[in-house]
Amino acid sequence: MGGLNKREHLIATGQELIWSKGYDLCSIKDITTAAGLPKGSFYHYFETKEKFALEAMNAYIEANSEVVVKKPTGRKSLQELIKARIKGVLQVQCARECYMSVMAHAYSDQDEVFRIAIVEAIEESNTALKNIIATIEMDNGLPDGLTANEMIEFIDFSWRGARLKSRISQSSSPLKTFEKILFNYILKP
Amino acid sequence: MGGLNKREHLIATGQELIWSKGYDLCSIKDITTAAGLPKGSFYHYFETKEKFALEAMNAYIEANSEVVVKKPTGRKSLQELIKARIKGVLQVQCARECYMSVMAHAYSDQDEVFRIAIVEAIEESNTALKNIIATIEMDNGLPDGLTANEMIEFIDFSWRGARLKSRISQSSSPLKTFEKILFNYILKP
DNA sequence: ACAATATTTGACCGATCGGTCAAATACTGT
DNA sequence: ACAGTATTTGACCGATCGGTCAAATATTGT
Repeated sequence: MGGLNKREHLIATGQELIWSKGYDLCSIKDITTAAGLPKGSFYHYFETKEKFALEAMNAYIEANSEVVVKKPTGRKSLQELIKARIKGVLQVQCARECYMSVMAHAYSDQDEVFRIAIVEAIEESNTALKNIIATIEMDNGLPDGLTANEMIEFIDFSWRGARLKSRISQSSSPLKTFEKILFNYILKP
Repeated sequence: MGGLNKREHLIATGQELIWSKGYDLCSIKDITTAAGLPKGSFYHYFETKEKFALEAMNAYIEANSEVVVKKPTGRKSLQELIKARIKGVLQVQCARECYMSVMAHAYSDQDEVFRIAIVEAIEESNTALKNIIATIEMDNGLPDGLTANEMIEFIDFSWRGARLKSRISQSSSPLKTFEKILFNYILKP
C-alpha cells in the first residue's frame, strides 16, 4: 500500500468516524486504529487534526455531491432529491445529522479559518439544490415574492434542523413533515 | 453564602458556560472557576457532570419559558413570539444556538437517559408554542390538511436549523427567512 | 463545652488528549 | 553495493479531563 493510499484511507476512515462520533469525541488514535495504522502515521500525512478534519469534510462533499441526471420538471427534480435524502437518513436509522452540522458544532469560538471553511462547504454542498431551484424559478414555480436564494436558504437550514430533531428523537417524523410542508404548502403545485 | 446558594450559583454559571462553549468543551474546572469556587465543591453538590448538565438544562427551560401575557389573535401571538426569539438571538450576535441543540450534540451514542432527557426538554420548551398553535387551530388559522402537531414540529426543527445556520454564518438572514416563509407562505393570513 | 454532623478544599488519581521525535525501515538513483 | 532520501513507528511529552478523598473547617444538637 503506497503512501497516497494510506493518506486516502485515513481520510475515508476519519470522515466516517468524525461524522458518526463528532469531531471532539473522535481522537487521532480512534482514526488510526480504525484505519489499521499506528498513530505516528497520522502526523506524517497531516499537520494537525483540524486541517485533517477540514480536508475530510471537503472530500466528503466531493464524494457525496448530489447529481440530478434526468431532467423532468424542476419541481419533480426537487421531490426526487428530497426523497433520496430521506431514504439516505432512514438507511442509517436517523442516527446521524448533516456532516456540516457536525462540523459546525466542533466550531466553538474565534477560529475563523474553521468557521469559514464550514460555511463554504455548506455552499458547495448546496450545488445540486441551487441548480434545481433555478429551474423551478424559470418555470415560475416559486411562491410570489420569494427569491431563489431565500428558497435555497430555507430548504438548507430547515432540512438541517429536521435531521437534528430526527436524530435526537430517533424518528423520521420531522423529515416527513418537512417534505409535506415544502411541497404542499410552500411551493406552487 | 449558604449551601443552596452555591448549588444554584453553580447551576446558573454552568448553564451559561455549557450553552456558550458546548458540553464537551466545558470542563468542571471551567465551571467552578467561573463560579469562583474550588473544583472540589462541584462534587459535593453533584454526582457527575452528566447529571449536572441535565439539571442545568431543565433549570434553563424553567427560567426561560416563554410566556404569552396578552391574548390577541393566535396568529398575532405567534408573530410576537417569533419576533421576541429573533430579538434574543440578535442580542447575542447570533453566537449561540438553541440550548437543546447544544445538548443534543453532546449526546453521541447509547446513553438513553441523556437522550430522553433532551427530547423531554424539547417538548417542555415548546409549551408556549403549543398553546399558541392551539388557539390558531381554533381560529381555523392552520393550513388545510396540516395538523397542529405537524405545525409545532415544523416550527420547532425549522427554528433550530435556522439558529444553527445563523450561528455558523454569523448572520440573522436565516431567522428572517424563517419568519417570512412561516407567516407569508405557510400560515393563513 | 463537647461531640457529631455537614460542608469545604485542593492535592491527587488514572486515563486520554493532540502532538513530537529519534530511531528503524524501505525505497531510490548511481 | 552504497549513499541518500522518504516513510514508518511507538514510546514519550505536557496538558487536561472527570472524578476521588482525606484532612480541614463550619455548623449543629445537647
